[in-house]
Amino acid sequence: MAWNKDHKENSKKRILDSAAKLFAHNGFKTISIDEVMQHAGLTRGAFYSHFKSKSDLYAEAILYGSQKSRQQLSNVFEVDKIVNAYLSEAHVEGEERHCPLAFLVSDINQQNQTIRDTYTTTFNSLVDKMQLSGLNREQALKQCVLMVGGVAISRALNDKSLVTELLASCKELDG
Amino acid sequence: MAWNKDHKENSKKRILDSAAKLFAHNGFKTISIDEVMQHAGLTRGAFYSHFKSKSDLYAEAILYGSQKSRQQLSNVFEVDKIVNAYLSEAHVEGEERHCPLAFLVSDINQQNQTIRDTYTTTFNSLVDKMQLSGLNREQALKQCVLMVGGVAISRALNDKSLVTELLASCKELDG
DNA sequence: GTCTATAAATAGATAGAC
DNA sequence: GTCTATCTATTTATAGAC
Repeated sequence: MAWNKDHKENSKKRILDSAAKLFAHNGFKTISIDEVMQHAGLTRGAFYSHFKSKSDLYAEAILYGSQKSRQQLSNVFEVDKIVNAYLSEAHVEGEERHCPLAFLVSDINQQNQTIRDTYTTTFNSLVDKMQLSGLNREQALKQCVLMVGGVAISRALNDKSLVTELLASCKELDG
Repeated sequence: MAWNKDHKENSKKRILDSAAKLFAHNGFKTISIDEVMQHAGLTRGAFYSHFKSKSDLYAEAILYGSQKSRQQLSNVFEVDKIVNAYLSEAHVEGEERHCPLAFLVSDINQQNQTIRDTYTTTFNSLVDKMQLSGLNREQALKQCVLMVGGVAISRALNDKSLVTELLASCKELDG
């Protein structure tokens, strides 16, 4: 009795684990249902016993991933510890930690070396421009992240007044 | 003589214009060659006279888009004017301005309402956590953009020492 | 250089056996 | 619930006419 239920729950959890990681790293379009199921150790056909569509899986995977990501910070309450945990090279690599907030905003990292080079060069140009305008190196880097990240995140948000507030905050470098 | 050359150059420019905008808004995988060509007023078959593959187009489109985006700021040298121009609602909408740096980092904005809701809620949770940890509203918003944007941008960058420097800068809220 | 037609591969979704 | 087989649609890329 319980075995069948546990078995199904276990399969669904494995699918969600795989999907959360694969989507976070590679995006919705890049990852196929087949890839998710293979990563979870199952086959295509079994998918539709758990989810009604790929979009359905995506929605559940984000929720699942963000809850899991939040749990990793649930016992941390100090600002600098949160910030340090989040802004770590390990998080950039994304093996054990892969917050959907930061990962579900990437297209470049899926591309080849040439394209990544172009992106890096372009980003450096913006940093240079900010330094030439009077900011020191650290200020320039931070302001570029506030600009690029601010616009990218705003585009993903659903709340217009939050976007307005967010953009305003990103304009103030001090404080 | 010159007509043929101009004609080809003109077509290629139209393709690049279309591609820069469509890729920036929707990502590499979402946009098909057919969509780019239709947007440029041409058909599929004509594509391969200008580019050898979709990836080739993508690389050129980023370069083209970033140069164009930089030109829009070429006469502006004051920090606050640059920041204001960049962090505008118009840039978030992305009609006339669409910096590849900020747009080529998006997956969520292509998804449906439910998924955007989930993303917004998740982002708000992170902001709340930062406020509960002692930051005021503006500081919390800014720090969240530095975290989420910092990790997302780092993943796109090709330069390891730049990533280290970038992450360190994003940890310092003041300055 | 641009067009139409088509080849070849990939992916979302369904059907039916176990 | 999970599997294999299959349908259908989309998409990258090529071939050949104009």
